[in-house]
Amino acid sequence: MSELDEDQSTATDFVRELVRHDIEQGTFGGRVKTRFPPEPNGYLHIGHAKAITVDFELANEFGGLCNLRFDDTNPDTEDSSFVDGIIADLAWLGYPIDGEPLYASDYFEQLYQWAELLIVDGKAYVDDQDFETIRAQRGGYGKPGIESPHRDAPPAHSLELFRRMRAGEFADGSHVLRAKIDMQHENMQLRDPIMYRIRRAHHHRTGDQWVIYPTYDWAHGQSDAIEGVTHSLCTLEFDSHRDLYDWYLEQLSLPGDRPRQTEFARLELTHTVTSKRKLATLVADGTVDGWDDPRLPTLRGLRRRGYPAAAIRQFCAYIGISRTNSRHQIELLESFVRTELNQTAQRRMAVLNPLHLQITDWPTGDDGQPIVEHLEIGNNPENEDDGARQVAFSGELLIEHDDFMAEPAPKYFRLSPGKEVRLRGAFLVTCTGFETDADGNVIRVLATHDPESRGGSAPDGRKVKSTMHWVSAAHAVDAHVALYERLFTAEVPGEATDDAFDDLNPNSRALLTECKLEAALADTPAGDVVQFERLGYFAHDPRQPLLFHRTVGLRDEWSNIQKRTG
RNA sequence: UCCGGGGUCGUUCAAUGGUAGGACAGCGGUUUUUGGAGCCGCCUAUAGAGGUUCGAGCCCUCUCCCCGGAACCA
Repeated sequence: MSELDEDQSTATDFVRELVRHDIEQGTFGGRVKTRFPPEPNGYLHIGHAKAITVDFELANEFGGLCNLRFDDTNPDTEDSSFVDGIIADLAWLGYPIDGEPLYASDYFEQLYQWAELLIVDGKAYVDDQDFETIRAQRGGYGKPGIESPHRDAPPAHSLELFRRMRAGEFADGSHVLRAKIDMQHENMQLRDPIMYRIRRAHHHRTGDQWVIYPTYDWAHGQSDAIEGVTHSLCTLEFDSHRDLYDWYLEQLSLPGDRPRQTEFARLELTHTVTSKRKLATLVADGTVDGWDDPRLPTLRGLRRRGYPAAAIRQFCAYIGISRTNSRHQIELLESFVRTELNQTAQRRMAVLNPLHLQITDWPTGDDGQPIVEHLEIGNNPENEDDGARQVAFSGELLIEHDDFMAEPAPKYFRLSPGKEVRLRGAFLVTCTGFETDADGNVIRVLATHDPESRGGSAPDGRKVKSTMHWVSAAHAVDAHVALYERLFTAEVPGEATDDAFDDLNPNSRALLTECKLEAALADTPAGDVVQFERLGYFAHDPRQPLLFHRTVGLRDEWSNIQKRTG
């Protein structure tokens, strides 16, 4: 990595500056601790990747730690299957957790005790109004709020009710615990927010032990404090919650420095749906075939699509952190994927629209059949260490249909009568003629080869204008590529309606790959990517033996190829 | 309507009050044992109006635009 690259990847951003400043000032005793707090109600997607790299890399950079804490305060939507999935995806991304993850639910008892403290202090009260009433009383933007009739009930009364709430004496939704702050506050979050609600649902970890559950606001800052988090980083929509975050911590006056919340802009991408709710809907209604469907921007979907984790990390590091609402172009992410894949993906040959190419002067063996030669071809021109493979070559080949023109257009340098081209890694061949069917369509091209040019270069050093890919007709293996016309649908999240996915049938298109590809890829794990010469990057699908997913450039799925071949 | 946060090339991220820079995209060229690879070049920006200053993207005032906030979601 050059110095320039280093400078770019360590571009200063306001959060990093903040932490650096805190360390210099000795805030938190020079300590740094962050946390990544997913709710286990879905799988991680590309949007989370930014938060993950911010939280983990910042801690790394300043010698601190980042906790993985599941924010499991809402039993309605959460499930332990998501816990395992998130841990696995995190590890894949490059952030394996050390030991067991943490859970907000582990702090339920402590949170409860603290809530009693607030009640005793006259800073919280139990309200038994229905939730429409509570909402109406909150007022509105620029409009005053109305205080609950229970607001000034004696602490002892609220305390008794709160204990009965916990004991399960009241129906779901009948009572809540509210913080007593200011019903006229200009920040709506501080108009006596809800701290606890009654909800009889099975919690994925605490089971039926609790019938009351803390809300996000009551749980989050306190969990941070329990864990000794110093910098609690979250996205911009929590900006107005920061006052409440601070308020709770102030009331509890816990020892040590209080954690501090800092907000930054979430990652949004063009042509990508990152609403967890919408993703869950697509999975639930069968529009896609699971959270790892390669059409989804989930981490496991991208993985199956061939995105290297390193590319995602580099992308996140590059875009940095700001407070500007923005939407990055998917092309930028793809450029990081390409750069990574250029160095790591093995090259193979495959033909989409086969046309027979007969080498008329190819020798035959004793049995009268054309002999078969095995040519050694490098796996990656950019990386010698990737070695080489043996590819069968014989007298009957398949080439790309548009790699031949009976009457060449201007600047067309590939095969046409009389022209010599290179068959990649094989021989220089010269077109001597072609055959057509009754309709005049070219069905077979004839050529002679230069036996001296084995490997692709002639001893006399003569050059050819073009190099083409090929497969041996007798050795070609049938494969197919999945065609997802509209993988990335919505330009704007709000427009990501279900309609947008109408045409999502994974049609596939036949592909003839060079021999041995089948064997080479039969046991590859998800995410193994090859670059088919001229066709692009394809990830081998682990579930379907010879199915490939296009990795990048989906928007112009085939048009770029057309451009290059036309 | 009230509160808060934002506004720099097409997109995004930069720029101690001192030459507005990079990447992606686009366009053009050039190369190459296939490029969607490489290399070279081009293109385009400080929302507006005042003010302070020798000097303003940066500081002040006003205006405009965008985003978030009134879940017993996170």
